[in-house]
Amino acid sequence: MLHEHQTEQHFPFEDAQTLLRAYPGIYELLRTHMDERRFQKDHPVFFHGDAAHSFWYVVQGWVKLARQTPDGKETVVALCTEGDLLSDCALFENSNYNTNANVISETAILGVIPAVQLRRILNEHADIAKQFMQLMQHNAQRTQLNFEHLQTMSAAQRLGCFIMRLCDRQNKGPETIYIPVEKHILANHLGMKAETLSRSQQQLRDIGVYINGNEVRIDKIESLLNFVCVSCSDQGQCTVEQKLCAHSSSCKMR
Amino acid sequence: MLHEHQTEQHFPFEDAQTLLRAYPGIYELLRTHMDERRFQKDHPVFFHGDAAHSFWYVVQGWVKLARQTPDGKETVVALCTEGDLLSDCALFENSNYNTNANVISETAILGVIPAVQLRRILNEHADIAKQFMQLMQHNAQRTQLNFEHLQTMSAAQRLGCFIMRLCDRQNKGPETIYIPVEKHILANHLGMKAETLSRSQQQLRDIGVYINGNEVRIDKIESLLNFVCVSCSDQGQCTVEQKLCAHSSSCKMR
DNA sequence: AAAAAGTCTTGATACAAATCAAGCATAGCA
DNA sequence: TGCTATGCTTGATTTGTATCAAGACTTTTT
Repeated sequence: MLHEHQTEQHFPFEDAQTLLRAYPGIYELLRTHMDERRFQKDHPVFFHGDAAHSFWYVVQGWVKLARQTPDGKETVVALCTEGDLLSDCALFENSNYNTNANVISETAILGVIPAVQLRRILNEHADIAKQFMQLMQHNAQRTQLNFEHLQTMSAAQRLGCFIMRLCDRQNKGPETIYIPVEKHILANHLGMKAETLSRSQQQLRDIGVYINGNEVRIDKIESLLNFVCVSCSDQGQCTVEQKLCAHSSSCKMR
Repeated sequence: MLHEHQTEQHFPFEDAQTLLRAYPGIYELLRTHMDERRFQKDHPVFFHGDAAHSFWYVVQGWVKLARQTPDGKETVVALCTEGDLLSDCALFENSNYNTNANVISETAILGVIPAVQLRRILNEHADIAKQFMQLMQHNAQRTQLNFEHLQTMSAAQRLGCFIMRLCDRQNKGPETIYIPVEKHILANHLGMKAETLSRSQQQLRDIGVYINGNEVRIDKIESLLNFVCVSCSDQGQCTVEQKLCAHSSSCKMR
């Protein structure tokens, strides 16, 4: 399934800290209370509608959160990896999971905490509860932005934005990075069909982004930034954009 | 601008309670601490990026929350009315408003609380903070669903879904209701152009929904439900769907 | 009361993405 | 080593929505 160069290394748990570093209380809570579980590809973690008895988050690997309509269409609401929380809803009594969750990397390691235990901790520690509120607010803004992108960006721009964020996650400047999920899943998440994703890749070639299978080589990060971020209302505030801009010596953006 | 029959009555403040009744702590907090302000149409309430010094919510009228991209496109993220909160972000220190907010009804009455005061209250009352968390979670789910709808529903289905929710807001069964905002704003919110909205109206005629200007007459609510909800992952759980189904004697949807 | 401006609708055309259908790799397996 | 299944890409065609342009109403202005 995955090429040799993409064989997944086991990331040490500390990597998740990179993503949760803005929320030390949550990080500490997860570190001390979680139970680690290993899953194989395609394993369902939980189902939309089930009672949310557990709070899940990703230690290593990739998980997709998706919803199904009665007429058989699927929407990939989020692609989650190290440090991402999968079930905010589990923070509340009598709630149900609001998506399906499935492992989509060869293997994944997930952290899990019984929801009742987590709720008890939150009741006792107002500071941690506050950090969760902020994190939820952050995720909500991300979803709002995805909505905007679907409405105002072209397919190629949305792909470009995803690659930028990937660049940031893999902590690289303009070098070779790898698309970690199958194309048809990524296509769905970006609101397009697999064929359109394929054609969008070719468009990105014109601005110095060469995608070959799962391999992505970026010649000029600035032209990617220019191509994508002019159509985003978060331009200037986007942390991904800022970091990549810092990497580049000749970034023309503000 | 608005026809005679749509002249806006002043809704007593209690109406907002209908929408906030699930969160009595928040309702009580708003009732006792807010300061009422009246605005005219097109008045900006706050701007995307400004420091979030105030917490706003709608007592009466309609407000649009929108974002602008550098290349000049606008996305209407939400259309808010009685009981809706406009600036969740104001709950956190050093935050900025993440959208523009503009009054879009002839007049609007907004409630406002200084952010510092609200934050102090939340620090002292964990129960109210928890209700805010739940409310934010609820709003996040709504945004996620909008994302799904944009991706999987046709223009006509999205309009149909909006009309259903409007039906619910105006607490009516299948009778005549009124579209309370301008068509081009509604079109943007539903991810389409004004012309497409106009053509979608005609499609809805085939299933017994007659839209004439701002007036909407619904012959058979069941066929609207059937037309819209088969393409929604929330089918069966959606509170709007459930209520309208209860109104109808012969609703075939479970 | 006429003119001007705004909103909504309708018609003709253009275009981006979906769909349908092959073809081409690569991986897994007999 | 070939066979088959799967994922990805490419090509031809269709479709839904955007765009461009005009016309029909309303409301506002003068």
